Amino acid sequence: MKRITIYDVAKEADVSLATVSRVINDSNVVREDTRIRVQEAIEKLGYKPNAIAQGLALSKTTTVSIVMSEKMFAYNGKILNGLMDVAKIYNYNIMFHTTSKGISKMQDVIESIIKSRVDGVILFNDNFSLEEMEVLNEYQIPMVVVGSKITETKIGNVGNVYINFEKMAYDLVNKYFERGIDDISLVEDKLNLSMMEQLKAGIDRAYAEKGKVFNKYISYDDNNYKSSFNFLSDYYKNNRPSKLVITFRDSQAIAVLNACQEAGYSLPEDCELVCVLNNKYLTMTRPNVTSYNIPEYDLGAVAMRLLTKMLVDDDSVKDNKDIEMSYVLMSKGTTK
Amino acid sequence: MKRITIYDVAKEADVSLATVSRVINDSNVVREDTRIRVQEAIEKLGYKPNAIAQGLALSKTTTVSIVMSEKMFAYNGKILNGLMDVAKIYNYNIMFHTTSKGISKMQDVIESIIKSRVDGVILFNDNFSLEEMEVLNEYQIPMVVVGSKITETKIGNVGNVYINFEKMAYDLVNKYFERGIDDISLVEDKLNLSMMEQLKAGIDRAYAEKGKVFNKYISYDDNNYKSSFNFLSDYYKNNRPSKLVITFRDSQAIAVLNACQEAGYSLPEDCELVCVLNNKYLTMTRPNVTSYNIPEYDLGAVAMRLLTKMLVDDDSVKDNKDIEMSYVLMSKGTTK
DNA sequence: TTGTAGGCGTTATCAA
DNA sequence: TTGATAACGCCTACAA
Repeated sequence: MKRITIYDVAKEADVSLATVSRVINDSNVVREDTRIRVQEAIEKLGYKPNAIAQGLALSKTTTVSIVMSEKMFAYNGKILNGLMDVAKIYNYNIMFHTTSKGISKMQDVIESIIKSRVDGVILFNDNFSLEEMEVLNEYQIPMVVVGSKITETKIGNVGNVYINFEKMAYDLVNKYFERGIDDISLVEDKLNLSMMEQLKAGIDRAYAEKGKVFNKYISYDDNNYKSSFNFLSDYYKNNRPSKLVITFRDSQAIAVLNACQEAGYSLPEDCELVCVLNNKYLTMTRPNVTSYNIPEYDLGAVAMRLLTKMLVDDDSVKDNKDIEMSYVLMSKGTTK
Repeated sequence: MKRITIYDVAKEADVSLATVSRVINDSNVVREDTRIRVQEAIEKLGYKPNAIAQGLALSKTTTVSIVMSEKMFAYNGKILNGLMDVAKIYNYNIMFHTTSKGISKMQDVIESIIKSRVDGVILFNDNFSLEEMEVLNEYQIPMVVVGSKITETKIGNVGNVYINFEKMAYDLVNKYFERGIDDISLVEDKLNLSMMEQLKAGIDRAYAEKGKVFNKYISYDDNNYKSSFNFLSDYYKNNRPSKLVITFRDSQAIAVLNACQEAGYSLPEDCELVCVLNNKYLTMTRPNVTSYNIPEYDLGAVAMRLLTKMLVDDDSVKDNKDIEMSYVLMSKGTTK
């Protein structure tokens, strides 16, 4: 079965291909009865415009790339939902790229992005280097980084939709200072090192302002639940938990919870626990884990919206490509 | 900055564009010194072949579409990893489509898949109808369905990589029959209705063979953890739990666990619990929840591998497009 | 309002 | 071994 092209439709409707093109693209210069004739021909033949040919002709693919690390799938689901929904609304297709240690390096991904001639790119934090952004920039591909704040850069067409983790940590620590508590520890998450850095910076700043120094950054090898639990389980047999423990991901929070309880401490009496990233699993524990309500879906939605604006070169975003999203601390069972 | 084309490279290397095309595509008819000259020109200009133009010329995009429902994203992470890794190995790009109730219906997704001229499609179960597969088939787009077994169909180019949930349930129930236990209930998962159907079919068959009838299919509105827990919490206040409860997803298993314990029952003594889908959260509960070790990554990897074979029309898969994957029951704390 | 023709960047077929 | 040249399917001036 031969693939139907615009020529076939033109012949069927007895018009030129230009006219068919016009009705496809909703040009308003075409007379009503010929439009109908063309529409009928399209129906009859089951014609679908070839997006590839359109892309070539227009030098525009209406496609944007999303690149994220394989390991982060499970955690970025909501953000992705936001990205996808908004992309759909603006009729963009999505090319999806993942990076993983062995099989696909960021460098290859960039290569295929450039070849694909996508109109724009969404990057997740902790997944790329400045160098790679510069390459994309050389090829004039607009991009927006979603997640945390990127460090100052002179690269041109870059947007950033983020949570201010530095401030988040700073404020949280100060709240505990006010209650007279300064025995605080932060559990490292190796999957989100740039976020960790920002959290730590916020804590450091808060401590520094009180003339103190923060030194309970808990770091250990590997980073799944099991290794976290094993490490912490040991740890809390020899060290009593801090008055406040801050973790980034759910599995770490649950590891702290289980390890503490196993070591005979009870939450929140002996130890309060705050997890940065919120998800449903934190409501399945007992007690439920206090966490931040981060607008993940909106992070994605806003990022994609920003990108679409950048793609039409909307002047309204010219100097407004940094968007900080808000969040709310949700007190649950592991804090007083 | 003008985009570099094959012409620019040809001029720079002082050859014709045909020759450039040859070195790009590793044709072995080009003399070594001119190949080097061309390579240098490519380097110097930073030329990257335009995949869109290639797609047009070859009527082949080296791109496959993956379509899954937004809600299932979190659960299909591993499968997606498998899909992405293998796609990467065979140099396929991925177009990613999600379906959701409001914003993007399957019908629109199909439409954009056809327009995109992707070479093949991966479909997840419980996300499409036979009708939509027929449309893809009309446009001669090979597809493979991953997840559970699809019902018999005469549609041509369709592969299927699946878990045999019917058999899984049948075997499990029989195992309990052998222990003299026939008080079994199955908790419905509205997100995976076709899987539920198959599980139920397996249970029904086992019961029928014993001349009994299965009637503890627990169904309730909505399907997040909270609604599950609330429903079950009530339920177990008025009904004692079955000797064996089977759930599909983690959050339902945890809901059963928490609800039972809250109602004063203890697992596995009063009630055994088996969750079909395994994930890390089932090892964070106490006791850990018994579940099946399903080769999710392999499901994805095998599915994508099958699709790539179908795309080159490999005769080796002509009559071998149904692949059943195995699984293992992992006894943990909620079974004896 | 409609049609003609050139261009988008490659690949592939033929000649040379 | 290399170079013209015609597709690939569509869009868009420009002309009619």
